[in-house]
Amino acid sequence: MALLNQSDALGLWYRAMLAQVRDDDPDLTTRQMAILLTIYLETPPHTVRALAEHLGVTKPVITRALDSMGQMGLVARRRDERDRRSVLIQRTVEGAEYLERLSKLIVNQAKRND
Amino acid sequence: MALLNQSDALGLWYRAMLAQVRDDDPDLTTRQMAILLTIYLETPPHTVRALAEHLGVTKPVITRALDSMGQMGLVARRRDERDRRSVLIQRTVEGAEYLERLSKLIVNQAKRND
DNA sequence: ACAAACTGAAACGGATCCGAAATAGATTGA
DNA sequence: TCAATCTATTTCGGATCCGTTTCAGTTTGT
Repeated sequence: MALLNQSDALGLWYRAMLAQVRDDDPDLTTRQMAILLTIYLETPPHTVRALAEHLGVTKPVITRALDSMGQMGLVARRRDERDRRSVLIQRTVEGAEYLERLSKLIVNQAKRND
Repeated sequence: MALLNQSDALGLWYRAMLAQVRDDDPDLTTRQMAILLTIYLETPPHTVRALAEHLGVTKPVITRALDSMGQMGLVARRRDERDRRSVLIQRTVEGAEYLERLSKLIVNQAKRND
């Protein structure tokens, strides 16, 4: 992608944050957002342990974020049948749509950065 | 600034969030971040009431966010001597440095979007 | 002068998040 | 087999955020 100077970057961040705050969707925390994006952008499978290490947080943080985002329908859990200790975190249609809206929002805000 | 497609936008958002989560600085909430950026990017003066309207939130949200960020040293409050009901929210060196680091982080992550 | 309007902050009850420690269940290995 | 290890989750006390309502101080307008 193209270069982005510091002033443009801050402006983009600002308008994206502002749009997030202004709309009525419940704001995800920074950690929840990072977890959600990892699940959708990194190659599966995703487990609680792997996500915790990836983000540098404890496992309960992941479990609780999955609880919250699961209730919102953004992710789903399924037991790993090959090792029933593990849980496989899966994408959902609703989660994909959420990120689709987010990326459009960022792109739209970036276009106004001139 | 240059065009940004949806995939690039999501990747940029992802890596910026990830870097935020991984470092040890306390994560600001989305609202706090929006408030902080408004204070530093929009023309002063900034009052509680004006910020609340700008973001579409209630005044106590602003007051509490200023409490938190004030304690972190990111913003400062000063009574308006011309209308002592109002409070003028001011920038701080520490807040400017915080946003300087943030913008560098975003720029660095954007550079890796290829 | 003084009631009405306006400012930001405080109080309140409820929801959510946090880290650390304890727990339940599944697997591994000697 | 069965103790040790690994998985994710739950529990606990504490901190923070939320929206609504209430409040104290200041200004405005008649």
